[in-house]
Amino acid sequence: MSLAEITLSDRNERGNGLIEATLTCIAEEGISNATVRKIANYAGVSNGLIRFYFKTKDGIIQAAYQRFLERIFNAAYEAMEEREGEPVERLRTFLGANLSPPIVTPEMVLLWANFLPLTYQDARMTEIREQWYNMTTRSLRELIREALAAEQRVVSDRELRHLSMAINGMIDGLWIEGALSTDKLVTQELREVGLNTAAKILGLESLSVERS
Amino acid sequence: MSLAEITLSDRNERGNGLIEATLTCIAEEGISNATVRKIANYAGVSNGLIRFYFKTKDGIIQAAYQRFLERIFNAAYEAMEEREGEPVERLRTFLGANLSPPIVTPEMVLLWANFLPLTYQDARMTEIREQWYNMTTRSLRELIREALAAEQRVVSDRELRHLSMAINGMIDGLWIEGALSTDKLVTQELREVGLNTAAKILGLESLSVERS
DNA sequence: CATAAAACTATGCAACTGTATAAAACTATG
DNA sequence: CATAGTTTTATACAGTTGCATAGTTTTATG
Repeated sequence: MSLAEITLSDRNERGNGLIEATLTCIAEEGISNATVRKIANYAGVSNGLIRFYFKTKDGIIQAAYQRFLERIFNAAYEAMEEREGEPVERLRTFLGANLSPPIVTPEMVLLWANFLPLTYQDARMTEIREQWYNMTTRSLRELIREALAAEQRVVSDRELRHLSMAINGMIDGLWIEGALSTDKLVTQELREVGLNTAAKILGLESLSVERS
Repeated sequence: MSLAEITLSDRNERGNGLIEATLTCIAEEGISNATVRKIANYAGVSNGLIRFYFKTKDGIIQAAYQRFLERIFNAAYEAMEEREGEPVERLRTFLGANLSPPIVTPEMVLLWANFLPLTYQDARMTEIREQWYNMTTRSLRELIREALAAEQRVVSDRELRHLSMAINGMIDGLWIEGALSTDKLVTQELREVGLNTAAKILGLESLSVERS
């Protein structure tokens, strides 16, 4: 490892810490209370240091948003990729991951809600949201197409788009409902309801979960 | 009309204006930028006047949140109530209203996202959210129960809860997806996708929409 | 019209905001 | 060890924040 890499690594480590501190601060205190001084406190450094790693406050917020969306997407995508060659299993894994921790937690939904309004005020934030939204949508559509094809079903582009919209919407809705609900039944049965409903929407009996 | 009522009405009118100004300000500039001075500007009054109608800034934010949730619920509920005695039609109307303007607009979703984090920091905001969430959930569950009963189908409490969760989640998810999407196809086909999917979930062919 | 209450404005204050900058501490290298 | 570069702190600044308060205008009533 060259020296240049070491300092780069140190630099990234501190930068990472600041980004994580930003996410924690926003989740716990809300974006309105996430000031540079509070973020610095969470990271255990003086407030001036933030400017050494990020040019502006907007900069660190954007970096934190990117990290947040990346983490959600990867959690589902990596779980899915482990299943090779079994289209229905891949879809089931992808949906299941989106309906379980660490994606389904109050912290995640809070972060999502705190960031969302910024994507209407800051062009860079809009770009970041659209980038990851497109990746998720495309992945889901492809998974559905392949799962249906595995059962010898071919659907039109229009129908595929509608199915994808419905499933995507239901996943997002259950994600929010589950994370916000104080009712433990809701969070426990979330995965079951989501998979069974997806099975009904797609007409894929093989996707659904047996009752316990 | 007695004088007491006139002054009360005037007072409410100004209070209304301030609440509306708060909602507009939050939707356009985000909760972080919704200061008492900006809100006063939107309402066309001096900043000091807000304190005459609301004890604290939290107070006017809470009042605005209440108004916001009330408006969403009423838009769907009143549309539904017009259909008497036809359970499936009532359900269809309720779902359709939740998938159309004025509920499905970027402004509404933005307001929702801006308020949500506050319900984790302010106990009163939590109460307000839970109050309206319970009303919506109960209404939807009852509508589903009656629509199924009209087709001679009786479901267990557990099954009804699951169906309600799934439909509610899908509606919320499509609501967000539709309002945030810049793709016009999405917003146009939202209602159709939502109703057809609800039909699939409930197994109620009579709920679905014919293709145009 | 007089006058008291209600509605509204103007201004001030301490605390806090993002940012700039200079000084300090630390680290690697000759 | 010296010294140049990097990382970190401390402090200062102008602008903004929620809130308080005193004063002004408007409105209702005898």
